[in-house]
Amino acid sequence: MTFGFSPSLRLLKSSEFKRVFDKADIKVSDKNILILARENHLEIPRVGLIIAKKNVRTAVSRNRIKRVIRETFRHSQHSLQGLDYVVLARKGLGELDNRQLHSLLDKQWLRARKRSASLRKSDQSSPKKPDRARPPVD
RNA sequence: CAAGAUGGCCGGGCAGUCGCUGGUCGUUUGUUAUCUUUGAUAAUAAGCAGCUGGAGGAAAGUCCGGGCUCCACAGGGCAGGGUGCCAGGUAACGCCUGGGAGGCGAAAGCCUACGGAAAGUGCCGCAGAGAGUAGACCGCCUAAGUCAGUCGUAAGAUUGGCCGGUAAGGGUGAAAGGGUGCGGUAAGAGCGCACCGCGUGACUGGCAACAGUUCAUGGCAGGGUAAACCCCACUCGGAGCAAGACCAAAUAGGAAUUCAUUGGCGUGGUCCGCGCUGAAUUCGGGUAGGUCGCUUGAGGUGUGUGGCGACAUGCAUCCCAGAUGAAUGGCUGUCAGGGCUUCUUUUGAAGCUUUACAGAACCCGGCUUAUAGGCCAUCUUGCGGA
Repeated sequence: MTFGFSPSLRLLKSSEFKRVFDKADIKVSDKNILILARENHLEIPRVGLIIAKKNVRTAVSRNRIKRVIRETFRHSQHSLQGLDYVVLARKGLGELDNRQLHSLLDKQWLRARKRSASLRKSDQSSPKKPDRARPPVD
C-alpha cells in the first residue's frame, strides 16, 4: 500500500472543481473548514484546495495549511476512494498551529468517510442512479 | 568594563522516516515514423529505480530605474509629468560615492524637498496704530509756520495750543526695514563717523558647488512663503510575461470545391434569374487545453591591478529554484538559542513552552517597510588597571 500524492490525485482544472460545486453529494463543515465531495467513478480519490486570501492573510500560512491538508489527505487516501473533494478554508484557520490542524483534519476526513459509506448504502437501495448516466468530466 | 556611533554577517544545525517538484541516466510499456522486417533505430507519452538541484534578506510594498516583448513613431513646438547645491559612479535612476553649505550633538557621527523671492502674480490667521512703494496707540519734541496769554518801550523772552516733526524707548506679534558706540539734533534718524554684519565687483584657491579676512565699492535699498502659481536647467512615447510566439479538440458560425441537383421554400401573374435550404471534403480565424517565452545573467566566488571611494578591469573557477488549482514539505528524535516555573548562595539542574518577519511567479539595479535572537570589525566618550 503506497501513500504517494501524484498529480492524478489532485483536481487540476476549473471544470473539475465546477463539477463538485454544481452538485456536492457530501458536505462536512466545521467552524474553520468546509469539505465538499462528489463521486468521480474512479478507483482513486482526488482533492482540490481553495484557501482564499480573504480568509488566511499571509502567503506563508496559506502554504502551510495546504501542505498539512495534503499530508492528511495523503495518509487517509485509501479510506476516501471514489470521490472528488474540495476543501475550503474559513476565517480563523490561519490561527491554528500544525498540531491542531492535523487533529482537526483527521476528524473531518473520518466524518467524510462515514458519510460516503452511508451514501453508497442508500444509493444501492434506491433503483434510480442519476449520476451513473453522466460522464466523469463535464 | 559601561554608554554610544558606524559598517558588515547569520537568521537554527544534524539524523531517521513518509512525500512533492526540476534535471540526468537506465529500464518497462504504449503510440508513431523509417528500414537492413521473428527485429533494429529514432521521436514521443506514461510508470518504476538510481544519482543530483530545490525560497529570502527582505522573496514583501509595487515607490523609482533598466533589460526583454508587442503597439505607436518624419521633424519641431505646445500642453502635462518628473528631478533640482557641485563633481563623479552606473545600462539607468528619484540610487550610490566623495565634496560644499546650513542645522543637531561633548565627541565619534547624524540630518537636510539645499536652484531662483531686484521677471510677474497671490497669500501672511489672531494680536497690533501699522504686515509691506510701511506705520504715529502710548511716549519724545515744539526748531520752522501760526494763534492766544504773561513780561518788556522795543528787539525779544516765556507759557499753552494749532499745524506738525520723530522709528531712539514702551506695547503687539513668529516676524516691525541691520547691531554697538560716538558725534549730531528741538526731539530723532546711516543724518555723519568707527568697528562688526550685509550686498556688489575684482583678486586668490578649487574642475565646480564654494571659501578667503585680500582689495575696492555701496550707507544698507530688497520680511516670509516657490512640498502657492510661476521662472530657469535637465529629462520623460504607451502598455506589460495574463507581454508575446506557436500547436490545437468539441460545439456553433464563415469561405471554397465537389456531389445531390431539373428537389423544397421565398420573390413573381408565369418562365428565366436571384436568395435560402441538404451531404461530403478542404481551408482559415479561434475557445477549452497544451508547448515555448523560462532562466547563463549589467551572474556568483576567489585573487591581482587602478581609484580616497562608489566602481572599473585582468585572470582563474562555478552553474546556483523554475512551480502554474501553483513544488521547495509533514512527523519523530537530538543538539544549540529565547522565555517562564521550581530547586539552588553562585555556578548550575529539572520540567514546560516557544522559535522573528515572512513564500519566488519574466529577469536585474535601488528605495521603503517588517524582523525573535545572535556574531564580528572599526571609532568616540567616561571610569578603572598596567
